[in-house]
Amino acid sequence: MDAIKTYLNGLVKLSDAEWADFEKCLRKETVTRKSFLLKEGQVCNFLAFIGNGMFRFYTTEGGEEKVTAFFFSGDFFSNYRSFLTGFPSRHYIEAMQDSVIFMIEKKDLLALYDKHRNLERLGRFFAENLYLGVANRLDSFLFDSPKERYDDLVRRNSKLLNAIPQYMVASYLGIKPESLSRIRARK
Amino acid sequence: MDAIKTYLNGLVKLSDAEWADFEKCLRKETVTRKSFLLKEGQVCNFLAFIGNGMFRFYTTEGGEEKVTAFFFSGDFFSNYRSFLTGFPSRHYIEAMQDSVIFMIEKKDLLALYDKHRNLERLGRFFAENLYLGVANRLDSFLFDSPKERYDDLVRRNSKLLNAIPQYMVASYLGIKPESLSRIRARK
DNA sequence: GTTTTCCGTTGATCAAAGTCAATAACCAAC
DNA sequence: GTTGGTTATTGACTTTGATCAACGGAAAAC
Repeated sequence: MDAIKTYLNGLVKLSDAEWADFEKCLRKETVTRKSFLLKEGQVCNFLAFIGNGMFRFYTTEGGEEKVTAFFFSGDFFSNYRSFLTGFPSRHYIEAMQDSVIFMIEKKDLLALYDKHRNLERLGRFFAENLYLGVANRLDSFLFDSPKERYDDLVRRNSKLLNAIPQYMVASYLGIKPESLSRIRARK
Repeated sequence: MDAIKTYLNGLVKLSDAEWADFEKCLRKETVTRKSFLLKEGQVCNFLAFIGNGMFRFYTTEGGEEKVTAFFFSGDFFSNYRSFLTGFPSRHYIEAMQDSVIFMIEKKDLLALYDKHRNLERLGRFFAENLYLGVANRLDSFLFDSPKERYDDLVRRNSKLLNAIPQYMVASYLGIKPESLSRIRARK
């Protein structure tokens, strides 16, 4: 719980009252490996903070999984498009380990936006940070080759590579497992 | 000016006082074709609303232009990453026609966020909408082939194709002009 | 009106990732 | 330990877009 408070205070300094109201809306959940927080077709009506654990987002295209994101301890996540628009998710959100998360419902969050100015601002910071995240990922597809995307990943996020099977990394990079294997081989 | 008011009211219903304060910060600018609103290396400290005209974002990679975005009358735009982070822009923002825009400075906008709750909320909606925009574009690179991206563009934005030279469209789609020409040929 | 420049097309070849298939390495379950 | 399933690698071949080059047409400049 403290981890969330620290995280949020890094964005906006919250008063005790604000934090108390926020905390009231948090629901602690323990989820087991391979279970789903969200499935394709469902609407994502929550944000979640990972106390401990690891999650991935993926969709299926013609029977084949496409991994689109990973999240780790200390991350906030959501299918933010579905969350914002109310449209059904294309993605599954799956726990890759037994995990502990803190969830907040969309309706509760919207009420908190109304009630506390600083939390409205927090909502802006959420959106801005998520914007920067996808913008960076888009850039990696616009400007970098698969090999460059892989090298970047190694450079900035090498712990991810140990924690995640290579075929999922390949999918995340937008290539096939065989191709990633070859990229790694020709060094 | 009315166009902006209409646009904003579509996001949040603004009071007269809120709109008046917002309007005070708007600076009308007339820019000529081929002039730049922002160059590589500069920090983007504005949002702009296009009253009339057309803009493109591009970067140069090894002497070659890469077009990353187009904006038209009625759009709000900014190099939002540079705007948020204060880092220098990789992109040029160029007027593709003589255009009329309304600009608001970052410092003024932040002050408006502080002053009016609804404008803080407006800022959240800006961020959320921009998030959805890049998220959709990212998806087009994650899930679609160049041909599919082109067909999508034809389907949803055919006016763009008439207004913009084909080699820029190719660049926007992430391919070379020769390849786009071939994609169009094999129908 | 002619020249020049730019843009789009087409052809030949190259490079890189995808596909299909076989095999090897590893882990988990029994 | 052995078995069975999953993951990673490697090889042969295909597909797709990039590259290099040439050409034609259209718009702009003179």
